[in-house]
Amino acid sequence: MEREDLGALFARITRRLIEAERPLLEARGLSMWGYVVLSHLSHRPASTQLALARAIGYDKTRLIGVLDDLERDGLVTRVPDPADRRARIVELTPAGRDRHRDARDDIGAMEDAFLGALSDGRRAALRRTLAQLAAEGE
Amino acid sequence: MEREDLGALFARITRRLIEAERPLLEARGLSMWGYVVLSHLSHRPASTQLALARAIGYDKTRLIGVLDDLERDGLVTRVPDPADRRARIVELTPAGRDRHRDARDDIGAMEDAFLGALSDGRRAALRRTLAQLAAEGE
DNA sequence: TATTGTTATACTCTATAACTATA
DNA sequence: TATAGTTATAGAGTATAACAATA
Repeated sequence: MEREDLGALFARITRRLIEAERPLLEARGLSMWGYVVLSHLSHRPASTQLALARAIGYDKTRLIGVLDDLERDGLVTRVPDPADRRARIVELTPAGRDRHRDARDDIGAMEDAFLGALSDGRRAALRRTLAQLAAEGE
Repeated sequence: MEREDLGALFARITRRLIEAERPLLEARGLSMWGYVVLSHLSHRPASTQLALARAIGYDKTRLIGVLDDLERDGLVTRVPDPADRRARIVELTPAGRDRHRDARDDIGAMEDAFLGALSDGRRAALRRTLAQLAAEGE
């Protein structure tokens, strides 16, 4: 039996998901990485830029432009850490929290449609397995 | 309950798989897309360049460099189609078939390790679900 | 001397258009 | 007029090094 590469399967599905997300985020005025930043801050309220970059697996120099955009749009604030004046603490504003919730809801609805053909049991099994595989790498 | 984005989960796992594949392919002298081309030709023996590009979801202009490399290394041949002299038919050479088999075996072993913690039942369920999700988009 | 945030530069990938030879 | 393969060019994304401020 011909077993298809796991990597090819994952890559194809990831590409489809990203393509489906892009217009939803664009309609909310968010870039992909901007959304990732808001998501991370939504359940871990404040973080230095370096810690944030490491947590989301992104480069610290590229994160700067993303934060510039988010700050300009009033979705996050950067305030100097009193304990270490080199560091700047990134925090969600109320507007940032709202924007993230709206985008997340849009994406959640898209994901439900994406998984359309799967039973509830298979959806749950998939999420469990994915969470386990994603967690192992840390 | 906080449900993590499906897209983020898939993207993280895909990145890990690709990072694990890269050194294996490099050791076999193959690029990622070179391997994808060999894989496709291994179960669909011959194809025009345009059909190949569409089948693997890649751009026809970028495919050219990939085929140049594979041809230079003696892994594929490009012969003009007698029925349509604009088109060139891409075919695996015996060396190409061997190279693909070796790389595929390396990758298969890596994937088994990657899925290490999962039971046989959960592996099978995952593959079934992934195949279904990947197929829907076509 | 090392670290945080930043800027600058070079490099790689990707997208697009244009060209040739056939149809 | 359209299509298969190719080439060239411009743009986006990425990696790296260097800098100022602070530890």
